[in-house]
Amino acid sequence: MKIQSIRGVKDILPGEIEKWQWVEEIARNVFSKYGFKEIRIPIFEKTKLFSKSIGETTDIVEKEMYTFTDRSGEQITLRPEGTASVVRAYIEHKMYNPPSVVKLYYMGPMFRYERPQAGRFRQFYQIGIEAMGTDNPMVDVEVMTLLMEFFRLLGLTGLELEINSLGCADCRPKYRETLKEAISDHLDELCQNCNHRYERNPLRVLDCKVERDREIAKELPKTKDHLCESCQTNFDQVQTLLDSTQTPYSLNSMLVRGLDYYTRTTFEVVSTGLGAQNAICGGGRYDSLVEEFEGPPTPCFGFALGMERLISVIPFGDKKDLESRPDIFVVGLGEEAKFVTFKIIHELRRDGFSVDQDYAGGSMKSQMRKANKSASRFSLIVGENEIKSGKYLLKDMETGSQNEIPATDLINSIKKQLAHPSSSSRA
RNA sequence: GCGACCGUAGCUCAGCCGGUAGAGCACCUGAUUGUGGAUCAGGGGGUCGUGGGUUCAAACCCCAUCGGUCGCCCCA
Repeated sequence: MKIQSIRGVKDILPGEIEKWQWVEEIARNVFSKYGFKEIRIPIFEKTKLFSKSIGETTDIVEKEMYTFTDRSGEQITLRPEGTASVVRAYIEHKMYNPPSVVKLYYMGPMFRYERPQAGRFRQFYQIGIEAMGTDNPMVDVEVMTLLMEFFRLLGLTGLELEINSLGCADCRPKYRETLKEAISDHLDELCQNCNHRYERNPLRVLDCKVERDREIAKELPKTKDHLCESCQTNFDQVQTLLDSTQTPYSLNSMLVRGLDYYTRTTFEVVSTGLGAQNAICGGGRYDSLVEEFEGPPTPCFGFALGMERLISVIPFGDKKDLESRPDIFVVGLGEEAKFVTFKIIHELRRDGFSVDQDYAGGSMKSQMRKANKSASRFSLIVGENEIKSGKYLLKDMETGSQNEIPATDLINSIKKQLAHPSSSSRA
């Protein structure tokens, strides 16, 4: 029986991982500029944390969580998203004290038991941000512009930012009832799914993709027309601030997020370059969640973006330089020379060079082939003759020229050679 | 959970109406003694996803199962 990985998960191998590291590095830089600090949260939590925050009737909680009982009988779940854990950590470590806005980011794997598909995996990676402790619309907009700046640095085009407001704990339930009432007149015309949604999550009807339902949805009451006064003011301010940064966006009154904790501003970034799973990033405000877990009233704003989807739309074509290459590939000819080069390699590395060799040894031709494949800038050739004469050969792999360098002053000589950037321009 | 298509060398794929497998790339070796990338010549490598069945005979037909891809649902 051949062993194989679990369905819907995958290994990220060298050649691919460089892209991830590059994206993560840029993320850290950008987030740091906006004052966000990293938090590492556990990969699993008590099941209740997720079921309560995400919502008992959501698809995630109802059928997508990896839940198990541990040896002590505790119900444990592999995290399907990050916000719940950050909220838990925020309360557990009393980060609300002293009062100030806490700005955190995380990156790592999430788990959802779904049918694998383009841009959808059972273990997938998210980068997320949470700004906790204020309902100032400046934070909403700052986070959205941070995101767009991040995408710009990655070289992305063809993105669309869509925003909506879902209202608060005050006006949202009222709107929900209004909506239900309006839908009830059309139940026999709407698709089967929407009939379920009517009971469980009526806002989702607005999001249906069935042509006929969309027509009906157009006529249904929209959140934006049923916001209470403070929510309306808040949403207006968000738009004014967005305008001031000249960030392009569009209003989408059909934009309803699938997690229960969202309030007020919600947004999504979709890419035209993806298939059915076209949302790269989703987020919004969640002003009541901290309180629901018995923390102090703490309005928050955050987002999560999917790494796999993000990476699949980044134009990496012109970024061939992501893979690292050694400075020097050392070629040793013969038993004695291999023993000598082993020590040389150790010293070169200690001096800061990245160095590799062909462990199998073999003919010079074969070792030079390896050197070539490694894409190293130089090869250092050490054979019987060189050991006798005390002069090694340093070959520039791009120009093909080589010269002798004294064994007694190896490190300094190599440093001099490598300092000349003239020969290091390889595309 | 549902539907469609697919699963042959490391990779991309060919294999007609069933007769026990091939190409390109990659890899290895060589083309005058210790020198890579180009060319040329050789070479290694597959229990045809797995398990059953039909048949004298199956990579090709049937069933099951696992996996992949694409959609539905949902979401990142």
